Amino acid sequence: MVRTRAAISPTGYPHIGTIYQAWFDYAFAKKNKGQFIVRIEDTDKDRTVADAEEKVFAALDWFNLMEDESPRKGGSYAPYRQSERLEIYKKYALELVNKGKAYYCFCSKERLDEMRQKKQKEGKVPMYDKHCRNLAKEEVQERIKKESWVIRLRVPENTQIIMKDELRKEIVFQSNDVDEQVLLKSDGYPTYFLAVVVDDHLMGVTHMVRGEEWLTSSAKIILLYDFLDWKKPLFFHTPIIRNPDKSKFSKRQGHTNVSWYQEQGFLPEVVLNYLSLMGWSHPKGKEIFSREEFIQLFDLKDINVAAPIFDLKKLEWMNGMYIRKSQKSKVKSQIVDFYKKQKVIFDEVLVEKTIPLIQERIKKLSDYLPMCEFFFKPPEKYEIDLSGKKELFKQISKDLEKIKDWTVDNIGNQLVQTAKNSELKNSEFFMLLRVAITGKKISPPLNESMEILGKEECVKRVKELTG
RNA sequence: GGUCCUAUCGUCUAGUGGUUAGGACGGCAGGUUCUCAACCUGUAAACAUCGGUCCGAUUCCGAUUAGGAUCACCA
Repeated sequence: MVRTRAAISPTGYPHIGTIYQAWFDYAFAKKNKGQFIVRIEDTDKDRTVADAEEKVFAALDWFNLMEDESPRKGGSYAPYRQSERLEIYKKYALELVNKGKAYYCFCSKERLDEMRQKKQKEGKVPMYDKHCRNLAKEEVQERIKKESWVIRLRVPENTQIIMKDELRKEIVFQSNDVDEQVLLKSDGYPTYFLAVVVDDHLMGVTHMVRGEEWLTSSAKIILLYDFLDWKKPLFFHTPIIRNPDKSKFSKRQGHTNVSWYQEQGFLPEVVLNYLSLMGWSHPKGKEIFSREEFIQLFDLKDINVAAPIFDLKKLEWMNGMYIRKSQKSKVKSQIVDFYKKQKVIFDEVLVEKTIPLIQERIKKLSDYLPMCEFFFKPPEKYEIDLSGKKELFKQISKDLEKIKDWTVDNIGNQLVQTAKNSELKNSEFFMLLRVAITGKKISPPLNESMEILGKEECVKRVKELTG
């Protein structure tokens, strides 16, 4: 039975990298008819943000990554929020102490800071100096009663720690390079390392999928599994998404907040499709595929570990592609819903009429309004100065009024006539009229737009410019 | 700086011990066209370097270089 989990720390807005991770976890679990768990890693009281958890789930819902077990859904391994599992971590921390695999440490923050600074100056790695490693049992018993303490991992000396990452060769760490990490903090909360190992084990996680940023610290994880005598899950360290300058994906250079993609009008299935291509490729080279197809084909083992750069241009292309290939009715409701969230309410019938004109012109849902605003209200300004063209517009309005049956063809035929008589080049003529009707030099096809606007409105807009 | 990871067009990638190294985005040039798109055609663009192994390496191994990650009582 495959069980994967997304370990999410509620410290801010939902991050696109979290979704990237979760997508692989989710897809792999589903492909194997297993379970996908969402666990909330809120072991840092200072950094935990009140509504972050809620937002994370809202983001997962937007992408339709429904978990099988989580704080909100429950499950047989509850609780799924680490802050509610403190007793469990403490139990194992003490077990480690009893086994001699961890020890109490009483060092103050000041001492540690000083010690680290000194080491830094000497050009050494600022690891813990093992000051409390070998205190006598009696002394420890005395001090834990009246002093503040933490529990640290006791790292064996002069050995190798080997991590088998399923996507790489064996990774060998020298134990002497591994810091004696704090496992249980003085406030009784565990640190990540203890919590993740305990939970993954207790929750039956079979495939530990996490970002490559964890790779360097994985010796601690290995040690913990060995000390606790637990069977290890399979480890997969997935590539980190990068900025164009190749640094870790950040809001400085990219858009890391899921809400940005929502606000721009990217479709969730497109974002997922795009993310699938970061480190994975379709066996037949397809780039556009459904989530079902991905789930069926995806295997964690096929992930390419070289860190990819996030290419917004390609995402935009893909989003446009999806919109073009969608049913018109679907595009309509997506647009209506998208703007409803921004409190912009459209006449749905009118929106529906405009879809054929803009479906292959918009890349994101947010492109709709700038392109189509003129359907809903007359232009407030014109991108070309039309003040010297009064005679022309007089003629046009006269000719438009002659049209009995207001259809694209009739409008087109009449305008070609009018253009001819005007002695302007076709392109010039239509550009002037386009700006008169839409206010802009770039617009959906003019005749079709005019048909939708209706005779009365078009004549009115042209007449505006004659006086 | 220590440790660890990585290395095919600008970007995402496919691929093989012998290939004209393929596709996609983006770019450029055309076509279509009342604008912009869309669509079609064409085009430029890559195996980091140096050593091995081998009849033969982009492919296997090593080193170098470059990039990245990480070094907390944060995750």
